Amino acid sequence: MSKKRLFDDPCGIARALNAVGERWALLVVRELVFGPKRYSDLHRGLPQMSQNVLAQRLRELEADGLVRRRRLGPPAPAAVYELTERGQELEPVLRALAHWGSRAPLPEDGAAELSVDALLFALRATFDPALAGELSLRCQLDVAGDRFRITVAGGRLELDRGEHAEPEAWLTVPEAATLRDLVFAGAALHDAVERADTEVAGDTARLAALLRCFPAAVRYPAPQDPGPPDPVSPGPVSPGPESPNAEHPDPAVSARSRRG
Amino acid sequence: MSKKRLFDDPCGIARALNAVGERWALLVVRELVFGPKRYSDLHRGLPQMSQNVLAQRLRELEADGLVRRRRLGPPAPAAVYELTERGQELEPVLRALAHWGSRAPLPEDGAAELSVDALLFALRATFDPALAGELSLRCQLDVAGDRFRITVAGGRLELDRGEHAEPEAWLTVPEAATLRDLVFAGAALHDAVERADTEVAGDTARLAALLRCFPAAVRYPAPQDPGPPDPVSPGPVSPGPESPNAEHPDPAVSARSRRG
DNA sequence: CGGCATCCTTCAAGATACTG
DNA sequence: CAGTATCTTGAAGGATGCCG
Repeated sequence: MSKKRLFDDPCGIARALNAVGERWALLVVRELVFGPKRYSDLHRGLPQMSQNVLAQRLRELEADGLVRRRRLGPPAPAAVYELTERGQELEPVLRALAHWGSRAPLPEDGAAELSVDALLFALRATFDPALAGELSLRCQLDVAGDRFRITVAGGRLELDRGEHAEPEAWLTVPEAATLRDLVFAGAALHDAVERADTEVAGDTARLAALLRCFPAAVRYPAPQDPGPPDPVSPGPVSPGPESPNAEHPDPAVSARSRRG
Repeated sequence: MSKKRLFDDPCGIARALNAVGERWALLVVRELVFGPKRYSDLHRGLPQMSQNVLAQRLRELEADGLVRRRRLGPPAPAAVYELTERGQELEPVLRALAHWGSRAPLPEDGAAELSVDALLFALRATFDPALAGELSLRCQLDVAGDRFRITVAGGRLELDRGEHAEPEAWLTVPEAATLRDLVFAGAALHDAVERADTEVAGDTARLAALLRCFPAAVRYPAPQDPGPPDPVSPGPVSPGPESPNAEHPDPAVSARSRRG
């Protein structure tokens, strides 16, 4: 149990990175922000993370008081991991990263699935009150069997696991990619319904309005600085906002590969 | 120039970490938030970072469009690194991390110096409007020769490199640790002045009030969960001592080692 | 001297297999 | 299901060399 490699720097940023700066650590926290999960669920949400590293990160996060291991049962002797209070306080960090990262380029090989929790957290992080305006809606969401409740009111969005007592709209999608395309790739709701992989009910007009409250992420242009003697020009990184669509290179992946 | 190790995950958090998740990357950004710096200044602010890693991080940050290398001169052929617009947009991320990390435990061996920019950014991140109340002040700050201007008004704090046209108060400290003790360790202003390592002028009453607007960082308590029958993990990491203050082990290091 | 590039060592991360 | 054990790869750390 060798001591973890730490920044010897009293700066708060360095101290934070001492706790969550190791590779995968913040993604593990991301998988837990919506509630406790078992080891295998964590592994499902982060399939590219090797298991020994996952186990090690969990031990470190537990030692630092960000994650708590709880044993359920005895009927079903399953262990779950959940964020402590201290761990939940990382949400502003995740939110800031997700907001910034939503304008970062996608990795080239779009082979990876988007985990359900990752997608839902992206909604939390990229909700734009200006786009919401006066919209008010209680929506019940089902993504591949995971149920979430969304509440929009007063320019604010709440999003948690659970059930609304009296939803005004329902949206059921078979997998995360379907919702991803609806929200971030501008896929039309009625198209998804016609392909029969999506179900809607209730106030579909306001539901469609809700889906438009999340500004689509765009690739920002490469640091092409073709050498003008422009010492401090504001221009070069302007993310060419005149391309409101053209997001995911393959919006056709939506319908397929229903999991067993 | 082997390709960087990337998360193949379309989640915004993962995409952000692909840009700034490597070790030291965010600390390099921290050193640049207050303005351009030369390579050697960066190295001074991050003495524990080996130079090859610094050069590599700078190349990666430049390739990702977060940092721009600019050549000054020709009279003085010095190169400086500065944040692009995109890089400056990381400030909310740094702020969230610094705020969270200000309540994380200090590394055991407090041997490290706090870089000037790190300390000043900590002020930005931990300023508490509630503690400021109706305080209003323009203060000129000199930390080891680096000059900053602070403006507090309407429960907001601005802090940048530069000079106030008409400051209402002045504070001059010989090194970062002195200001650190004044702000975060509760050192008294008049004591510092009497030790002759600190100079104040102008409205010292409001200056003292300003210094009290930054809640001191404390070690957060161990994951004490005394309630449920938790058979596993007896919580061996409890840092134990309930010393509510006693922050910096050696508040006597303030006066000494003026750099040539 | 500032600004890196190179070489070598060490240790974390990645992949796979295996066990209670 | 929930991890641990083992092996390989590759990034970080440290020293030194080089070049304008």
